Amino acid sequence: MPELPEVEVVRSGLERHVVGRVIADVEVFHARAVRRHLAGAEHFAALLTGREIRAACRRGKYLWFPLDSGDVLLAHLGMSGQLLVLPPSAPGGPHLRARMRFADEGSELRFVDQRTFGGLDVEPLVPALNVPESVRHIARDPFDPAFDDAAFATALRRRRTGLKRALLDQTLVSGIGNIYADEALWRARLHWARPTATMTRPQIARVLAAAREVMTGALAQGGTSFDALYVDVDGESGYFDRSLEVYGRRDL
DNA sequence: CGTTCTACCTGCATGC
DNA sequence: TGCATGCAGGTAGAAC
Repeated sequence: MPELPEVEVVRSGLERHVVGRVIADVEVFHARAVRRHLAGAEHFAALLTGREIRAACRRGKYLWFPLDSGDVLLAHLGMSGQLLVLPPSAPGGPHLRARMRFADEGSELRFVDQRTFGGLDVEPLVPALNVPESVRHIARDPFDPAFDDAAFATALRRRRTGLKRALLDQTLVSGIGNIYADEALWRARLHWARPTATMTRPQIARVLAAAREVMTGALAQGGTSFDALYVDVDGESGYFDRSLEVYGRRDL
């Protein structure tokens, strides 16, 4: 499942492959893929057609691509979404949800999503915050230079919930999903149900460091993949699953 | 307000 | 074999 490292691999791949290109044509094959775009698929396509992609940005598991119109193309991969850059001649599988061709007639961008929890939309940036409307409520991730460790510790201790639940709460810290939460807890030797209010500052620092470590390791290896649901923009799976210590193991 | 629960969806694994 | 059921996961929005 795409968590921060996987999404970052996709972001950097798209930064290399689609930034600076002009969208010539957009096709939406499944309405659910643009359900966040309330004005509908045709409007979605109209806002993209003729626009140049200016950058590739990410916060947590959200991706967005600022356009020369001032809007952004927003993408969330959900559980099984992929953004693939492929030759126009490449065959499309049963889960192809949307496709964008470019004016240069080179490779095209495809959104493929088996379980349809992912989605795309076009929306404005919130001027003061410089993030899209849909990302307003998402906390900074642990690799964001502006992530505030001390403020995170304070906020975590104020919560009345279990540690793993808090790590998964994207409004507290973003980018961590089920897999990296389990790995971080294991490496920090902290129990998933530990009440956050009783966490000491050193323990919080430990679990945060563990999360950064495991995600840094995953990033270095191109992301985690278990079943080919996650692949980067060239269609290559990551190999980080060989390094996971606890996720998916019931015998611990 | 903070926290927890549920729907959303598909493919695979399991049970009968 | 075939069918039914259960599970997995991230998020938004409902419910508490």
